Amino acid sequence: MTNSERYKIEAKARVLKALAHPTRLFIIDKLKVRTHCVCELTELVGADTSTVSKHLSILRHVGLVESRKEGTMVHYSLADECVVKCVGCLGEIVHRQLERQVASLADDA
Amino acid sequence: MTNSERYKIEAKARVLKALAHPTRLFIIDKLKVRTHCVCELTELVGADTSTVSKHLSILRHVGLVESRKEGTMVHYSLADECVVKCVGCLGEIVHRQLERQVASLADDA
DNA sequence: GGCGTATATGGCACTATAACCAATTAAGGT
DNA sequence: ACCTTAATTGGTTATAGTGCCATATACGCC
Repeated sequence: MTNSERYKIEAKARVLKALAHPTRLFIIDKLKVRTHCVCELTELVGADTSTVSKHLSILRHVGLVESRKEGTMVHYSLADECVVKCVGCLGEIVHRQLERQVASLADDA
Repeated sequence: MTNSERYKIEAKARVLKALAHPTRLFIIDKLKVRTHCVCELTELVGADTSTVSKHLSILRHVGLVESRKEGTMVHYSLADECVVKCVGCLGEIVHRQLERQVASLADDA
């Protein structure tokens, strides 16, 4: 494996790690619709502001979301529409998982 | 958020978590081309057999890969072509990240 | 300047993940 | 039956992720 290949695979893993949390997926889901400020997201998520802020920071550091300060508020938005496609594929995978589970339950019966 | 929505988002996070490791991404990359047995993957990854076996187990548990036993060997293959699309989108995201980094370096200069 | 609201950060306790080694299981060859 | 090879599992230790609290910072308003 070349250094470039290794770098790319590690970069992909970093992005995936950032995505791989229910709260962060939920946030991405909300930002898909429109921009939200931290206080709105905090309300939607139902956790401490500091917790949500840290989740947003994680997403921002891998370049999945962008922030824009306006007064005392910070508005977050998706930085890359690609993530929508990515999560979409994920939805298909989970859907197929469910189908398999249902099928194996049927086998047992 | 309904229970079904919560379940789906958690299922997606589980799949992402399983993917979010350089070695596991590397394995997926190899399985994209063709089926491999554990010993081949161990050789390619360059880690302990037990380590690779555990990575494969993680991928199998979320239904990303399948295993087929043949003699003393176990052959692993991709269970869902969707993951190829998903990793592809990831590649685009990482590509754009790099572009942004290059651009910001140019700004500094 | 002082106050209140919106975010971000540091610290801490807790849990989860990862890698290796050692031990186990499984199958073939002899 | 015994040995070898392939793979999995359990144990241990080190490291990383998570969530809340407390604290700091930034901004607008008075």
